[in-house]
Amino acid sequence: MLPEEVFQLVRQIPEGRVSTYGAIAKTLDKPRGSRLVGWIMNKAHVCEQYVPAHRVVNRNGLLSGKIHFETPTAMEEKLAAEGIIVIDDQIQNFEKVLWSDFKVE
DNA sequence: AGCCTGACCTAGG
DNA sequence: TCCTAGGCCAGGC
Repeated sequence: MLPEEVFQLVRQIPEGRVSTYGAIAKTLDKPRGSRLVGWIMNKAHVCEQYVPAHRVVNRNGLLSGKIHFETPTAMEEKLAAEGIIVIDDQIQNFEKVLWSDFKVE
């Protein structure tokens, strides 16, 4: 469960799709370690490479991490720019935009 | 050197 | 069905 592993998986999420902390944790063989994924995401902005942190939400499709962005609306706006509709911090058609076909290293 | 705390999730009562 | 507790593990105090 290293930050690089998490970031690499997050980078696999295509534009216009989202994934969950739990799916990432599961991919890293830590099905119960989703909390750590969120914790690691805290320093995603320190990473040299681009990490599309806005494409990671909780398992309900709720933008639980929006408060950690530069502005309160940054996450929602980035998602909207990729065609994902967000209403009241909730992703619409969540099942359709959900993506978890992670490639295991 | 402990204790506390997370961008969470699941199971059990 | 709602609510509680426990697991994950590194970093801050």
